Amino acid sequence: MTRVDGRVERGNRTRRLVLRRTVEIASVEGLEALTVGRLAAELELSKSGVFALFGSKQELQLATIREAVRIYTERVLRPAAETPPGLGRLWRLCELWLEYSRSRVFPGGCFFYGAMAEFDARTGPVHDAVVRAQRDWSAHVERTVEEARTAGELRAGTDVAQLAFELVALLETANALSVLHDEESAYGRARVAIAERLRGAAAEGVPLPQSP
Amino acid sequence: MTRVDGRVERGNRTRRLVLRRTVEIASVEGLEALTVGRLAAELELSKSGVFALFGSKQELQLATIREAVRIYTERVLRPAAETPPGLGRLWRLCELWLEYSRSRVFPGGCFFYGAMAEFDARTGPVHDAVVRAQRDWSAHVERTVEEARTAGELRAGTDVAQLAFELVALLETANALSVLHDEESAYGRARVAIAERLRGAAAEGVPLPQSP
DNA sequence: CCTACCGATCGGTAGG
DNA sequence: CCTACCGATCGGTAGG
Repeated sequence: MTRVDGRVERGNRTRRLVLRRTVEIASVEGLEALTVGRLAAELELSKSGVFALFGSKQELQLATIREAVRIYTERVLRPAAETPPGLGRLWRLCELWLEYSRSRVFPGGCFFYGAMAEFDARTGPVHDAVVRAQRDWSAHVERTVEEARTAGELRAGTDVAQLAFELVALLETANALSVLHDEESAYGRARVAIAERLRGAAAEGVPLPQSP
Repeated sequence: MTRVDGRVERGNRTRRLVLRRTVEIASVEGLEALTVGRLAAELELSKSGVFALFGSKQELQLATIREAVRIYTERVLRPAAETPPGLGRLWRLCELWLEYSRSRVFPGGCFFYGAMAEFDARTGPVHDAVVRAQRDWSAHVERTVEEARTAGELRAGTDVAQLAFELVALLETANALSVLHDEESAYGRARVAIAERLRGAAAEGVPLPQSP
């Protein structure tokens, strides 16, 4: 059925090559800055060659978002899952996130911060994909908070969604200010605020795993 | 000296007309989406007419940022200055900010959220103008916190910059999530978190002016 | 010599 | 993946 002539494999390799570059460009200049002509020139391919791999500019943007989700999952969500559920995992998740932003896994900082701001007030499939990515991330944080509550490590009256909102706000803003002003002090502020907030929400006798 | 032939006045009026539209477009689609041809078409002017008013696309972007700063100052900073310095003014500043975002003074939400994300990782005069606007806003929040501390309404050991960072994070994220998901619950979360944070930082016996 | 525009067009590039 | 093109639009400027 499938002719093994190397063309499909070569296409997949080129596709990965293109996506490695598009997540970088999009994190710095936005998803609208992804143009087929520019990618072709930079990667020494033809415009129509790049175009054929994705079919449209919108598909290129959607594939770039999927690639960013993949990288983000591998760098933040997967390692945090190695820590047992509870306050320790929640704290680890926040630390991994700050390290993901600070180490510039994407050269323009958190990929989704830029994508959210770029497409938040528009409509269409790209907007929807960005909304889904943010919703999944918020839901993941809420689930991690809920695990800690179920494990008895948070006060009984803890508002899970409220705590998750505050953690996301501190993380996201650390990234935003750090990239904008090209300095790292915002990460320290976020870390201090998160530790303080978790300390306040922790049940009696539950210490934070690694206080800063 | 100045010939009163109405042409200068007409130019100023057209300039204000253009800027009223550019802050709207930029808040939804970004500062790069400002094109002379599009503005000319929408406002039924000639391209060269629009062009002559600003001299270059970059000047159009810079003028748009200045106009947004003017509107922001009028809507948020100026009304807050009517409340006497202290915790009351700080709380009022946060409330005015949330109302500025929620009422969509700019149709795409806070103008500077989008501009920051768009130009944070680039270089040049537009980047610099955005950095300056954010720095001015952070400095204003810090000054307002410092006033409250000086007035004896905050605990002596309060870290002014840390508190300002946390307030900015909660405000900014309320705007971001509200615009992205087109719903208002994030404003309530920010309000709850800010009230709680200010309650924790308040000196003994100092009540919050309007608890939610 | 100034301004605020006009219709037309410059060299290049966009998505397809 | 290629060359060869399209309709349109980009930022910017010409003379009047």
